[in-house]
Amino acid sequence: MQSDNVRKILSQNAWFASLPDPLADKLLEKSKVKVLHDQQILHQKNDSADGFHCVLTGRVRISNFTVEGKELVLTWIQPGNWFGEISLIDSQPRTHDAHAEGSTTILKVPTSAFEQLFKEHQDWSQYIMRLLCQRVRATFSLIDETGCLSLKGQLCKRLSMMHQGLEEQQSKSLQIKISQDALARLIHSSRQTVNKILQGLQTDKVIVLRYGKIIILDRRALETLSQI
Amino acid sequence: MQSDNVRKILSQNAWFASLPDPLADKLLEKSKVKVLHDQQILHQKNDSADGFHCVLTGRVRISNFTVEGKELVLTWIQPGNWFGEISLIDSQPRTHDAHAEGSTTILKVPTSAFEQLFKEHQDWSQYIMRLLCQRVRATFSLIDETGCLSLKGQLCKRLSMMHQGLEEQQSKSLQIKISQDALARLIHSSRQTVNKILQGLQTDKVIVLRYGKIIILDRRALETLSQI
DNA sequence: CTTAAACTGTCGCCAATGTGACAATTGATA
DNA sequence: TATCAATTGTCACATTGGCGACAGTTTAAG
Repeated sequence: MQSDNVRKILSQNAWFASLPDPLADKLLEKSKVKVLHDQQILHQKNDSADGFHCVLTGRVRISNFTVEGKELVLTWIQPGNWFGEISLIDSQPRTHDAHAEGSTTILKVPTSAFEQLFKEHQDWSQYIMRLLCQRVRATFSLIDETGCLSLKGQLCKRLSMMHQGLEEQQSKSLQIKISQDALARLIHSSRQTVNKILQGLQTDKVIVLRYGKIIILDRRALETLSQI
Repeated sequence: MQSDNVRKILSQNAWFASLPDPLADKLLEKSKVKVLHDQQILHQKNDSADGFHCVLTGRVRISNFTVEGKELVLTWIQPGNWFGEISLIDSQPRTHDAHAEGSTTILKVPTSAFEQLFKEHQDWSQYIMRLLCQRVRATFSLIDETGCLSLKGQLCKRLSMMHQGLEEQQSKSLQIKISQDALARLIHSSRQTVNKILQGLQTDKVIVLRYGKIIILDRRALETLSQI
């Protein structure tokens, strides 16, 4: 992948864009582009940390498995977003599995380079703290959602968020590529229940259902429904 | 409260204990002890940050309300534990309500003193990053629990954790002071369901139920049941 | 074009759980 | 001691949502 192209993707992310140029340059200096095939495992829960990552193309699924072997998806990481800093900072194992979805490219900053930044750039820790705060807040709001919202509310919230993610990437199409089965794993529900809710949303002309994807018609309605 | 006494409580917390002495001294230098009466509000969701806090005696309930006015408890903060750093770092509003439970004393480090530490002690940010990582991991495991465990499993996990918390404080009694109603708000369930589960645990001689409190008989059993 | 795999739409059954109701018990306090 | 609020124990009822089943549809690969 072209270096210019990489920069373009990275700069669409608010956190990366906030980094001073010298810091951004240093972060990328030792980084490498890595290509992952569909369903390739980047790391698994309890692995030791091996780097700080950013999705460039495709997406990465962050998930865990229950004792019964059911996969629960925490989130999907879209291009431009960084992840994996926790294990690097506290030297503890990974908290989740990370799988590539579709043909995916990531940027990998090795552990040594990541640690070097703390020594060479005094303000690096400030930016890492910001990233950690984002992580905590995102996780808190996830807990709020699962506790406060109905399944319909959770589903609308997630669709709305994914739609927003697409807009930020300036993708022309407003369709979300995801199966109903995957959506069910995201909100800890069943495919059948998700289907019933989606049917209702389609009837209300909020979305249109297609094979393996969902087209958003009315984002505002989704946001309103995200409070139920 | 005696300064010696405060130090004793603080040093039982692993994070605080890891701070180098000069840093710990500086942190406490501008701090003030504050007494809160039962149910007093320390701060509410969306308030702007006013300090970094540590519970000394009593406990602080961290919670949010649903649109219907139902309270969902994220956690109770026990003596020795610090909280409230997120808003100080990212200058965003509070994520939750914080209420005192019973007569409670807290230590309050003012915002200015907290920010001063970053300037005067280069390694302060390192310890704050550790604290943030703890927060993220604790929140992730909360999500795992609610997603992977049955209500009985969640309840056993929580009881086990609270029991552990009491042991760390070297409290002699192994009874947890909490109403079944409060437990229900903790695991997003109803009082009646919680009662039924607790009755079952009592029959199995894992716990004993008393008015407003629960006595743990078999911690091991609780931990085993925490995986269901 | 053929075929297989993945995905969707839909039904019925059933277990889990929320809710209202009400009596009994306990603890704090005047 | 008397009183009252908080807490617990228990029931019946309604609702939600998980799950198996199966047919139909779409896509991709040969």
